[in-house]
Amino acid sequence: MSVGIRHDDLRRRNRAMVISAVRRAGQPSRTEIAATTGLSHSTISAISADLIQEGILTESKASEPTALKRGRPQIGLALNPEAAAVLTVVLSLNFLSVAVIDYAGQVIAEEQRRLDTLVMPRDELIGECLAIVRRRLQDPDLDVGSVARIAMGIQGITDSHARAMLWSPITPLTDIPFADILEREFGIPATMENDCNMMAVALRWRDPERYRDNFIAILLSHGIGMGLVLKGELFTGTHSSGGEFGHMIHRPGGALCRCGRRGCVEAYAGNYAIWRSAMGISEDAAPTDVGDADMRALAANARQEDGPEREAYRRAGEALGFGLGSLFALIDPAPVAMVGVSAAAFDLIEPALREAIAQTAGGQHSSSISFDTEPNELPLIREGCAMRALTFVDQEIFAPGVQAKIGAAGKNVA
Amino acid sequence: MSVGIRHDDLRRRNRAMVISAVRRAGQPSRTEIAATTGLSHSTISAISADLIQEGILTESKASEPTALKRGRPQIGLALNPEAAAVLTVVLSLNFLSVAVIDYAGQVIAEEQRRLDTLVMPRDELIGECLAIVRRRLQDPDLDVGSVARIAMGIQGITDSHARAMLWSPITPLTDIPFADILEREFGIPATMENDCNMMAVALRWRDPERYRDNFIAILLSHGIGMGLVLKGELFTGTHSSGGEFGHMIHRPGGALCRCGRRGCVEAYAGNYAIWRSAMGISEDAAPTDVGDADMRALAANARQEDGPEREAYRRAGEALGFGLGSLFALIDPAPVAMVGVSAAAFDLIEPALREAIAQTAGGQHSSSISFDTEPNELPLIREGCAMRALTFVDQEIFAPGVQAKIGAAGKNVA
DNA sequence: CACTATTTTTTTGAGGCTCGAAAAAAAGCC
DNA sequence: GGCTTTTTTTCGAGCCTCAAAAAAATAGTG
Repeated sequence: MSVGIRHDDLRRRNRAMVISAVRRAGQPSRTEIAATTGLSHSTISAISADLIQEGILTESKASEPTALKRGRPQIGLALNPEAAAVLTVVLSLNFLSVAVIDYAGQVIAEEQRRLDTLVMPRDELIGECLAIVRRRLQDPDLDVGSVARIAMGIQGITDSHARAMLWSPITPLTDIPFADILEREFGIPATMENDCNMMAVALRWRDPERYRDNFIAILLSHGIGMGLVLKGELFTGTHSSGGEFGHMIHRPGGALCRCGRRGCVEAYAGNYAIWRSAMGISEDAAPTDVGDADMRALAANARQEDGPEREAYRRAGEALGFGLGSLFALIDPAPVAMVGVSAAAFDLIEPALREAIAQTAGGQHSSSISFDTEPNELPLIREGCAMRALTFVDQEIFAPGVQAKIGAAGKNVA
Repeated sequence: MSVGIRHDDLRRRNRAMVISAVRRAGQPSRTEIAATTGLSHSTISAISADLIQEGILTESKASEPTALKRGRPQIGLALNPEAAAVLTVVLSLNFLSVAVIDYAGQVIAEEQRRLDTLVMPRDELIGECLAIVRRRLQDPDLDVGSVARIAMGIQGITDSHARAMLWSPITPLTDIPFADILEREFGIPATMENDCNMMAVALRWRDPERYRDNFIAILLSHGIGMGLVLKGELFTGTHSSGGEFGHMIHRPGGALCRCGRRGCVEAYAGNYAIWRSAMGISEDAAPTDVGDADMRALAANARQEDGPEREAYRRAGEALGFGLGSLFALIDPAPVAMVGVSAAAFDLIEPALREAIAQTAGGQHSSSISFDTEPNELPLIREGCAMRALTFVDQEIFAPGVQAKIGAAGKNVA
């Protein structure tokens, strides 16, 4: 049951709104903020005076060389980079990367490490994550105020409260409550986010024109993942991060999937599936990890001549197309971003994919469905984590109130 | 971009909250309302005094024969039945029904008609709907204040703004803007709702214990439809009513569906599909309408001996199971209500359904997924429409303000 | 039956918030 | 320098919610 609005929530929400307007617009004037938020000039003036006084915003006097307009020139408001900092941790197959980001969103430090995630025992994997974070936090160059939030991203399934990794293809380990572990160790609020969700968050910030209220980000890599934004909100499952597009059923009882089941979309469109099919290996064979270089070579071969390689991509396209068709039956068509190493081979995938979609309920608008590709997922995931963490600071730390209390109560329940 | 909160929104939202609390709880006292909304007693006292003065609420003095407690007894607050009325219109295959409902939710008049929806021309179909509504509105017995809202429900696809029927299995006609037509004719705000969505709304009111924040209502009838509530909100597509579960792809290139495509879940689990399969008719044969009595006979046969009838239900269960499995991959498992004539044959469907789900990503929690059945969909659809319309009156008419303005703006956009 | 204890509801005063209007500030234009 | 234009700040009014106190209404008690 939703709760009444207290009088003090009012200021809190409007504060959050002003901060969010500044983060989105870059250097808006008070007048612009008043226009986008619908609040009066006096209210914006009062709130921004508070925020400047608290060191959250700054007046960026020397902005552009004045826009040659009559009247009092607008004073741009900007986020004060030193108001806070956040830390992102991205854990992917055999790779761990950390970045420190200032309040304005600039990366001010980073560190990366290779590690054997597939064989590391639990303590060691957690230990490596904690160690790399600790090194960054102890960096003497880090003087941008305190780190107010950690956002960790991982390939795999997380819980819907963004507290724990439940399952991941990068390790046989399960149910690691990374958010709690990080919070306990460093005393900094943390979340454990799903990689594809973070890709979607990042795309929204990168290109709000295209990726606005409804869109789909699909990771084409070892596995097939999805981040979904519907009606302006990140879509998550009721218990987990949800959106396991790769494990929708393409052919009941079909090819063996990495998840142990049969016929999943991923079992036809994941890297291992394309490889298996191109090499003439049985669909019942256990999935193997295929390097990015091998996949690129495979795609090159497929482009060169019409052989089993091209057929493998065709089958991947078909699986993705029917999967998308089923998805579109549920949510209606929306713009799609294909991310990851196999997105670079999307030219090989697209024809069969479109042909399949045309045979589904989504096919009505088949031609209007547009695809964009982005081969490199890691920067996107990190950007998404950064924005997630910064948005949290905006809302929960710099505009605290009832919301934060609800959050705390929710944590106890979870 | 969400808009700032004005000072005057506050009262409006809290008014809406009080009304909603009374609608939900029946006859709560001011103290109970204060507890559930989190607002102070003084605020609730002020708001409820306003609402009583305006004739929206009433003090139901003679409630229960006093709860034998010390202290000043609580005064129950109730909705004033005469504060307003709403009208529901449910259009289904060859059947049109209308009901007038008072503000407290009681049916005060109804009328039903048989008509040949499949062959009626556009003007005639619209004319019949208008005529039956007009008769109810002109009823001299109708003196419960003015009818403030019309909610129409139809089997088929509606647009996401609930304005028009886009496509429906009950008529070859498409794109009928019923909401606009009704509004123009009677000057009463109207919406055009999807039948399965209304089933979900009704289930939520009927059994809030079971159907709360996340659940699925599936209509097993001529076609297969779905109403989905996620995180407490009715899920709709980005353009249409969405949730076309029946047209997710079960077997690429498979059986012929009523929608003209192949391999949809419905092409295996719709009444016509079960019938076709049981009678040994080709999967390529055009779907035919099968009467409810024939379906009940078919189910009886299937229960009696293991023959093609039983096999037909098994295949339906398989299709539904894999479809649900794919759905659960996206949204995680949730309670399911099976509604419609074939829900009465769910005993024949369930084993294969569960077996199929167990082979999918949803299968992890296979045993915890619970099904409930309700053979009669029409009362549910009407109840859902009624609650939809009443909730609108609560929010947009009795607590008007920015909310309504946003709605109007959205209408212009659409 | 009067009185006390208990619980609910209303009243009252204080404090905050947003808004509109007016004033102040800061430029360009002539 | 004075005028115009635009942005930002200031100020008083009007609401709203809240906490505390008062009032109301009933059950228990002697």
